[in-house]
Amino acid sequence: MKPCDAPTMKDVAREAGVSLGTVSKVINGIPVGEQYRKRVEAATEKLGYQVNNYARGLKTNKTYCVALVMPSLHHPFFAVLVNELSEYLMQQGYRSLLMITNYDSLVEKKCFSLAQQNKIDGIIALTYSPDLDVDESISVVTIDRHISNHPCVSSDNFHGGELAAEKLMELGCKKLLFLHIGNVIVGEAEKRGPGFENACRTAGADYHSIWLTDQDTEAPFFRFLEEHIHNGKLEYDGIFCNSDGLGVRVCEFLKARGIRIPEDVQIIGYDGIVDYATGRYGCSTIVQPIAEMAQTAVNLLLNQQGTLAPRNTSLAVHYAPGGTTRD
Amino acid sequence: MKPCDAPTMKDVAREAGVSLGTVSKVINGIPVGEQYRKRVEAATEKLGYQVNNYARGLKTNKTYCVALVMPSLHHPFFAVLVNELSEYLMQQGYRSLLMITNYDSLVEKKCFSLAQQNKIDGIIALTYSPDLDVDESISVVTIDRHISNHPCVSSDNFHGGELAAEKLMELGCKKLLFLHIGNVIVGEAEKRGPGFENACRTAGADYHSIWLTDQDTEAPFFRFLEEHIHNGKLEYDGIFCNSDGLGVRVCEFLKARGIRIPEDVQIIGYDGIVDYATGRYGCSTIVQPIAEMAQTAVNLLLNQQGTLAPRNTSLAVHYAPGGTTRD
DNA sequence: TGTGTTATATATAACGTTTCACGAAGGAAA
DNA sequence: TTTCCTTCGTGAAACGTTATATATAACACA
Repeated sequence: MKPCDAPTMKDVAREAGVSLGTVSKVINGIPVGEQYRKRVEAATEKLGYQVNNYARGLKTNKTYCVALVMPSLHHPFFAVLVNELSEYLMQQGYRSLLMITNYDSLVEKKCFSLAQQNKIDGIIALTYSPDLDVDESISVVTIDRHISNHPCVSSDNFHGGELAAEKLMELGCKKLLFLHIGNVIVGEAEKRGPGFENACRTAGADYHSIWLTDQDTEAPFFRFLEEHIHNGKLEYDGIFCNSDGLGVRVCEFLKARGIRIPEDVQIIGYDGIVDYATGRYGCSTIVQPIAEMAQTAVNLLLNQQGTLAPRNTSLAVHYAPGGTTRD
Repeated sequence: MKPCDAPTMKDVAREAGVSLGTVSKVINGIPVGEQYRKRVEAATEKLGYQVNNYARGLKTNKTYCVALVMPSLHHPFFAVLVNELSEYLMQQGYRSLLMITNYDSLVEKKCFSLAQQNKIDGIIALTYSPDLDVDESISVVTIDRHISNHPCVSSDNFHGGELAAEKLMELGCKKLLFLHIGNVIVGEAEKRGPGFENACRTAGADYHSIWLTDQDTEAPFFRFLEEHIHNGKLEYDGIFCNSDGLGVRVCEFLKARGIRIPEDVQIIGYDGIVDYATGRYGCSTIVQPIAEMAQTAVNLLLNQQGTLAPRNTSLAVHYAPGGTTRD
């Protein structure tokens, strides 16, 4: 690290032969006499002056900085989410402080405390701690999970589940299976299952659900599938997985056992993850509007005054075929 | 956004009945009389005091903040890189300011200026502007590309190319093909080709190279391949692609034309991108040590005093089979 | 007991901004 | 002219820290 002493407003003021207050006004776009403004602008240009955001933040208590607390960027959903959040924040004149928690409760808590210490203007978080509790003096918007009474943004998981069931039935599936592996904490994403089951019941369809938490491995899924293959045919002909990753793995598992996808079994996942290499979905899927979720979260955070924000905002999802269904 | 007035050092001092300086010492771990320290700690705890990093940064001119300037997080290489950078920085007590440039020169320049305005302690950047020029008063470490005289971290691209060629030959390939599509700017990654060609020449092997820039589409590659398929057989039996993504696409293209991978043609990519769903490589590949690159970049940045840092640091790569070669 | 020497807490001056009260300058109305 | 407004630049105080100089207490030694 090198020392880095930039010119200050005082230098600009001296150079331009005006007072500090005048320079401040010019910098902040407050109207000021023509000849003064010109002199200040010239001096600013000449010295290469740049505002010191630390001094400004100290004085105004406004830092134009938002902390993004995320579990990991190894998963494309999080990576794209952070990408969209950061880009949109920048467009709105905000900076983003990235904090990776690695799914660790302790780190999550540390991040929240660190964020406050940095006097950020707000936090957008996707967390895994069951007991995270952040008082309302600080602005927080969460994604997919609830923390205290802070507003939460998610896709319409319940309807996403319904959509998957309806689509499978529409495509001719008679015996449906729902596979869920996820957070021990019940968040918005855990409504996919109820949505799916609801649609099945409404239609009077034959279905079965298996729920696992991320404490478990996925082995029970595959054991179940194995047990329900008779004479090279799976007993179920439509499967809804609560993530695209799981969808792809289930697909691979069945193919390896000679079951044809989508001829024998149709599979729908959830998320809408696009493969970086092929540009395609890994499986047919319910697509979450990631960019829209990011923008909604940012807007909610930035316009949050008092306690007007709704505790929950869920955005429309849509179905997209990805080769594992017969459409 | 809500107002957020936290307790200040003055409050702690009053509560503890000591002076400001004493509180400062306790906060910064400077030895202080036992009973004083206890009183201050009690007061800190009671009021829930947290240091204001903006005030501290203003005074010390040290912000413990590093800007990460990256093109996008849609590509897993960048996403994982940012993940590792951010985690390691946090471990070292630094925060990371994420800036997404979307491969746009203008945005890249804006990010550099913004970063300085935020008085960050340094910048880690992966950029695409040909004319980016950052004076040396600010600490910068780049990845894969050179900016002015700032140190650059990359994987050993030249040797990676050699490795790919050697591996293909070792696996019995007689007629090799190298496909490159990349940056118009010549960065470290552009040494993969020369490495590959060098190994081919050394071994006296038959090879052909095609170079495209990212101004082009990949169409010429596929046209070339098409033209060299005769009677369902490709004229080449070993292909090195300068990225895993390209490797996967070439693989798909050939398979669609009835050519068997790896029986008829063997393919090696570059990067070592692990698919999030399967946990496997998309193709056989030269693996870049992303975590190590991240840590090296951070260490270089944080220990940068004067101009000791080497202009280039390249880290060892290794080959990993991924199903598109006969090993 | 007085002096010199540490040790350690306090008071104060920065750091680079913004903001606000003040006053000077320039018109307009009488 | 004089008076009163209005406009607009100036100077100083403040934001929450750290760092430096100063003051105070404590102790040892002659």
